[in-house]
Amino acid sequence: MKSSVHNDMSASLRTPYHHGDLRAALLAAAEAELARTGIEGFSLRAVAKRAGVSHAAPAHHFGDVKGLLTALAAEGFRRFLATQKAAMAEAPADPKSQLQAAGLGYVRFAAASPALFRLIFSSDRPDFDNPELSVASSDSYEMLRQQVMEVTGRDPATDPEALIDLQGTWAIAHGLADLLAAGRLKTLSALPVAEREAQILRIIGRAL
Amino acid sequence: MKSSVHNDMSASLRTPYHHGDLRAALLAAAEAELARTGIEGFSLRAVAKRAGVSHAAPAHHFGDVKGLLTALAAEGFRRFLATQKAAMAEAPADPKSQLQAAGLGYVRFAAASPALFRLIFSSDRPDFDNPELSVASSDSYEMLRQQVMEVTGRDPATDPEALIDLQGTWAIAHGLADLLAAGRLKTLSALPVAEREAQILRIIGRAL
DNA sequence: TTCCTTATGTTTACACTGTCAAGATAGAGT
DNA sequence: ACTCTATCTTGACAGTGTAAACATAAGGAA
Repeated sequence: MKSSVHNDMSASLRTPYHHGDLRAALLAAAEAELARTGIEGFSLRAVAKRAGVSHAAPAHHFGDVKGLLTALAAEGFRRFLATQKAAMAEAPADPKSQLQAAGLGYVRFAAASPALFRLIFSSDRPDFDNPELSVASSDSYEMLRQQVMEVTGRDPATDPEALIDLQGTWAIAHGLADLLAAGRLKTLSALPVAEREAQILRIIGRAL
Repeated sequence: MKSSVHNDMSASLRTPYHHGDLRAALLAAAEAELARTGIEGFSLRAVAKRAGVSHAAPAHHFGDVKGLLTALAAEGFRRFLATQKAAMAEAPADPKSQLQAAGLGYVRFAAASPALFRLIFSSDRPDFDNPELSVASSDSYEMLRQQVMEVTGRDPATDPEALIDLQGTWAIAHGLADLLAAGRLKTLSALPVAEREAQILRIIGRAL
């Protein structure tokens, strides 16, 4: 439930003492700062400055910087999953094509938002025991498990052979994604979009 | 102005003003600190303290923290390559087995030294334009290229099909390594060494 | 309304960080 | 013996995250 944002009678003149929806504004500012500086140059004070509030304001909404990055990581995971589903919607309906498309979405997300990708996969600053983040993370894994189950007809949770299938497809998609985010595949990232994605699909297809 | 109180009667007990081989000691201390705190908690002053020198001493050998991490990354890359070659020495001599063994070494290194692995592959703090680091990095890529060439009979540098082979094998090894370093494959990392490595080889084998 | 309680932001302070400049010390040549 | 240079320390500075005290506004109860 959203607290009714008072009214904006004099809001146009001066910046009001109370922001209205600072939590969302801070998350947006944090994402922008993350994209600008990367996870290793991330600064809480810079986020506050970008949002136009004092440097201590974020503490009331997120506790500390870990809390802010945890919330951002949860949002990142949800968007990560959405990107995969968007790619799946473009692909044929058969399980194998769907799994390949999910991999393409995986890589797309990493290429489009490398800093956010690193935050959710290669950083220990978020608190991955946090319920919201944990759920968002598990949702992604769960979709992968479902997809592998539909392709192989076995459940990776119980069948060791299917688990290897899962880890193999995960590894190749994640490897491509991480190497692209790190800028280590220049011969691939330099290609025009259509050719690049065709090549990504071919690489992913090898492991299936 | 301080009166110089040069008192060497306790010279044997006290640490000498000049270290002797501080550069190497700082690199060792940096690696230990990196393993302790991770790249995101890395502190230059903590490194200096661990080496028993003042906080400004590292500047004379590495310039700034980026210089220290660059030198450490170069050393990391050389050790990374050495780990791969050690794994290859245990394996059969045929090209395919050798390539698989190199992948196993790739993953072994990431599991044994996750922080160092992240420094060389998922950090932008080292200066990858630095000649020493650039050479160490290229050496690793070059061995991969050679191996793929021996397996496929084509040069990835000129043949697009072989390039896909290279990127596919790289991606699956790197994906496994990075996911293990991030602790996302607990069902795999929880296994005893022999079974774990057997499974890793099977996963890598899928992509060949 | 009026008063009180709570939530939301600001200010100030502190310990810690990386970097710089200036001084202290030792080793290496000449 | 003497200077020159590399090495190391000390002190200072701006920037960081966090905590405490304070200021302001919103919501509820009388």
